[in-house]
Amino acid sequence: MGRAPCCDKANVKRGPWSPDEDAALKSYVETHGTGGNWIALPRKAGLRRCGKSCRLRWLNYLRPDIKHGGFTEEEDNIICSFYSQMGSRWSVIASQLPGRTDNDVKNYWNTKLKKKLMAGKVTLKTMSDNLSTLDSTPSLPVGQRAQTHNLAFPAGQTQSYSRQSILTDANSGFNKTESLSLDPVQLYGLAFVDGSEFGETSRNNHINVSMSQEGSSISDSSSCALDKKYLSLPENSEAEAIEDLMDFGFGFHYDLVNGLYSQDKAADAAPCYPELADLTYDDIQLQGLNQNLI
DNA sequence: AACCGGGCCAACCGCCAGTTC
DNA sequence: GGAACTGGCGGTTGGCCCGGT
Repeated sequence: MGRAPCCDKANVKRGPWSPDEDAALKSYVETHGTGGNWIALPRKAGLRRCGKSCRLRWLNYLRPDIKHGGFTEEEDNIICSFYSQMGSRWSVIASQLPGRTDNDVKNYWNTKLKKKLMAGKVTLKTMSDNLSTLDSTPSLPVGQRAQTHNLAFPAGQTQSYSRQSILTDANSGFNKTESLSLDPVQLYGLAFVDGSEFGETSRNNHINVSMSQEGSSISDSSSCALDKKYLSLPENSEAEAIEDLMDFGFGFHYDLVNGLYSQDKAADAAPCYPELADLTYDDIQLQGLNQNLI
């Protein structure tokens, strides 16, 4: 049996919210709360809207602590830093930016920040820079980060990272993690490459792609030696090479090195990067599993 | 003035995971 | 144990706005 729709689409209003609807929703939620049931809320509030739509409207626009307006440079840096570590986990990134929603961050990234980054107006922080930023930024003390992550990832949900392979050269970051009391998400972030790896790229003309264990076992894997697989890049500059890969839809190095590109994408890139055509997500997963078995 | 294209962003869609019964 | 249901998430879309021609 298929899943029942969350609402009767024929009888709900769609499209932009009117001021009256906003007022009705705001008034209801402020008076009664959500009652833990968004699906039933629109009926109780006298709205002809889908419950999901109400939830989204409240969370992204009507909530009193929402911050409207442009992003600051500090916010830019935080977004870039976290994106480089964990990719498009917009809810996690937004949780680091008080008053910002995942939708805001996602839109901002897709429309502006990515272009700023490519234009060199913003730089991806190295992991060590990131650590120092986080540890020195009053709004992001280590303890608070852990608290935020606990909210974002209740017990047991760390498994949601399991499909993402972790990239590391097995030397970067882990020493620091031992001195910090980190939750799995933080450890996950620390396991990723930092800018120095691109420095290495520019020196030996390789992107260093390491296969590692599943995210769910990160906490046990800090000392594991990780096999490496090298992808040769054409004889152009590092920036050009990365930009070319992005043109193929690979996204940032996070996406490339974590195997989060599809076989189709690899095939698209094959004329220029034949090595990529043979490297599928399944290959990477298999390689990672093999490493676990050794 | 009319048209066009790009930027921006609110809203929707579909999927997944957790919870309830 | 499994079906039904809900919340949450990331990706995508559609429409408005604005500047250029």
